[in-house]
Amino acid sequence: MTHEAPLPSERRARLVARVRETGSARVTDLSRWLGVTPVTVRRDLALLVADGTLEKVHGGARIPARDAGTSAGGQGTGAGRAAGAGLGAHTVVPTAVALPEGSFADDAQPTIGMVVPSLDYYWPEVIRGARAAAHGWARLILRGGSYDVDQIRHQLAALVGDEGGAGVDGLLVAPPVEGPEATELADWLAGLGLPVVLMERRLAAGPYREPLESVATDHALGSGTAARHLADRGHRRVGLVTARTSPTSAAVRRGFLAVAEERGLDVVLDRGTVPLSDPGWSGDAAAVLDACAESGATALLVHSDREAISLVEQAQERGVRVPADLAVVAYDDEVAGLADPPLTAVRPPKATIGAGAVDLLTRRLRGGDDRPVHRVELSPHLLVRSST
Amino acid sequence: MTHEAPLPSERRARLVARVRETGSARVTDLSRWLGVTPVTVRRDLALLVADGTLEKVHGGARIPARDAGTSAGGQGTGAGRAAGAGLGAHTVVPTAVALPEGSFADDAQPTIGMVVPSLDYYWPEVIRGARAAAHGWARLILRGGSYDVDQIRHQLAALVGDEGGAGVDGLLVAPPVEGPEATELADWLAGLGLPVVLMERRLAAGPYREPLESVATDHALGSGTAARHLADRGHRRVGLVTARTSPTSAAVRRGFLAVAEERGLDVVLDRGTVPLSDPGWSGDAAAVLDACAESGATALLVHSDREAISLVEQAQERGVRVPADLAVVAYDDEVAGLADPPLTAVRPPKATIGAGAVDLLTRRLRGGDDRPVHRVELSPHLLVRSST
DNA sequence: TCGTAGTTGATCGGAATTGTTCGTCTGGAC
DNA sequence: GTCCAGACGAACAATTCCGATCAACTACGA
Repeated sequence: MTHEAPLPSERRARLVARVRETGSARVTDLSRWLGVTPVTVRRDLALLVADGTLEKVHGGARIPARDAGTSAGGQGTGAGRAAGAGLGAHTVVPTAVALPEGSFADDAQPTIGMVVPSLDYYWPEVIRGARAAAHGWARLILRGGSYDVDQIRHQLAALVGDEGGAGVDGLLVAPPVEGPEATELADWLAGLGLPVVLMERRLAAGPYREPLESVATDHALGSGTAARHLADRGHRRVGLVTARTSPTSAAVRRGFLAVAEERGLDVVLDRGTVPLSDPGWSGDAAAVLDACAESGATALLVHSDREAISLVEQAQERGVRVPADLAVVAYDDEVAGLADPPLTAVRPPKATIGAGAVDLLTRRLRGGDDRPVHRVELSPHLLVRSST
Repeated sequence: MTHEAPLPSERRARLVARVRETGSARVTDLSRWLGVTPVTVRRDLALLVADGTLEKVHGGARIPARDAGTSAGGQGTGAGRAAGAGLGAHTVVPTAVALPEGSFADDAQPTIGMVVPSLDYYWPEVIRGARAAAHGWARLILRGGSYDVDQIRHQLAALVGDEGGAGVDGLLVAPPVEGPEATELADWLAGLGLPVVLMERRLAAGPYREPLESVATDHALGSGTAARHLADRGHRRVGLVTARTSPTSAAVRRGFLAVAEERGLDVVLDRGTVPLSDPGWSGDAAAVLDACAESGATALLVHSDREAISLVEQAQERGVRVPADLAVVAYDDEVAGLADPPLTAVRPPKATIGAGAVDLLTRRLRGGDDRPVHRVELSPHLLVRSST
């Protein structure tokens, strides 16, 4: 984490982004999140309210309702209005109809179990989105941090609570998709009798291979957009570097190669690497750069922005200028914007993945079994920065 | 860190959403669900009643009876909102004239334009779903009844109101997808600057071929399920009858053929027909039955249940027993259940298509432009009746 | 080194919100 | 018609939030 205090303008931007994420946020949460006192948050809010970016309510702020009337805006929740002592007399409904008993029986908010493969990379933002969406609608219990099938299964079983466990009402899962154990796990999930929503995964289960409910990014679309971007910039010889262990790299490759063919690009390099954390990374990176020099590639799509940053560093040490000699697009946007130069990156809508999964699950919890299986596909976004 | 209580205004918005979902809700249920005491819920309700957003009854609250149905005031939006803004601030309105004050509830309802190719077939149920979902959230204006590109474009232009038209805030469309005009129409839609959601269609637009937002049935999945069903019943020689003019028949064919190959079925008949309304239908039907007899097909998937019913009738007149001699699965389920025998049918989730499209559109209208493009895929459902 | 402008934090009185307790009232069962 | 569980409303208490004022800190330039 960064200990240095960000610039006020930066802080305000983050504040707005945070509020936008959920539509509203409380002052206390914002202050804790930003690491400043509530007073400062309120001052920021006052500024943002003044220029119309936000709207203040007691306890926090919210996105202003989209309205055209400029004069009407502002005068908020009238303080005195609520004290309508004389109001009660008028609001009595003359024909007092009572509601039927037990029109719907709902207990407290449902509990949702969430299992993700990593708590360090990619998923924190998904979790944030899920938490924001669940906020006030459901309780979220998180387990995670493993790519191991057995451990995931163990975590799921604990959440489901076969024998006096947590007893969640539904599950959000990002299970492995490769191999026979993955199929078995999918069948197990489908047979639980609980609503399940997959995140960033697509799986079918059961004898009829019916798809499970899911929310996932169209990674092929994202990498294809990156390829189009490179083609538009005039690159003809391009390369592709993907993380060998990532379940999404297949889609990234597919989209990139498809568009490359469509646009007549020469893919002179197509290589899988170990992740940055692996000791073998620097060797892989060097090999990639060697291959670039040899093949005359002028642009790369690098899966995972951390690897992209490292690659750019090593390239610069070799005297390869970015983007003049080698353009780089990062796939994923965790830290790409902080590199030097800031990297053009494809940003998957991670927070929306989490929020959408919670949304799907709560609707299913409420909506019953007539509801058809929903699969939601989200488009990633290309952020053009200085590395292309 | 206590319970992360949501903002009061947020809580009230959820309360309204909750009441809207079922039309009414009880105070005790709401209080349990929101995790606050009943008195707080009552205070919230009092505020909302003062706004005219809700109506109070003994035991709970409900949506006030809507005044002035959607049909009457096509574009009363602007005028009504302006008047309301000036009025609501200090004047207590005793009777529930819906004048939301722009605090948290959705203020002026957006207007949604909806254009469907047919008002007789398939789409009425989609429209029903859309209308139900829009109820209380948005005004729905419907145009439809044509498969002609120029006329559709004309209808869209009228809704968008280039020159003083209806001026809708967003569009739900089921445009044609074949041919150069279709591409042009897609580009035009994407360039409108209005949120657009496709129904039962998938299209990409713009130089980067970015997909538009859509809600669509996975017809290939449905026909594949039908094929699995037939295979499970022991059929080995099967046939496929699709409507030649339907934009969905391609997907139906694809799914059926894929599963047929996977399961080792012989597709001994694969034929497109004219629709039932066409004078050439009876000839097509006879030809299909001839081909069945000749090829030894024991089961058929017939696209559109009306055609399936007619085909079953003609088969029975020939002495072919259904399902003993010939099993029939209808693709689509408008009237399949009313046939004799009731037909096994694949039912696309039509109402959910409409509801999902409205949902996506209203969320985009509220959510802004940061929201990534959503594409929703729905699974159809196989209803096993007596024809297989 | 000093002064100035801008920003952040601390403190406190007042206001808003929520929960609790109590007595009253409604709607439906008998 | 009578009765009762549950809903309603009012008053009070506890908590939290807001806004204003003052103090402390940093950045920048003379």
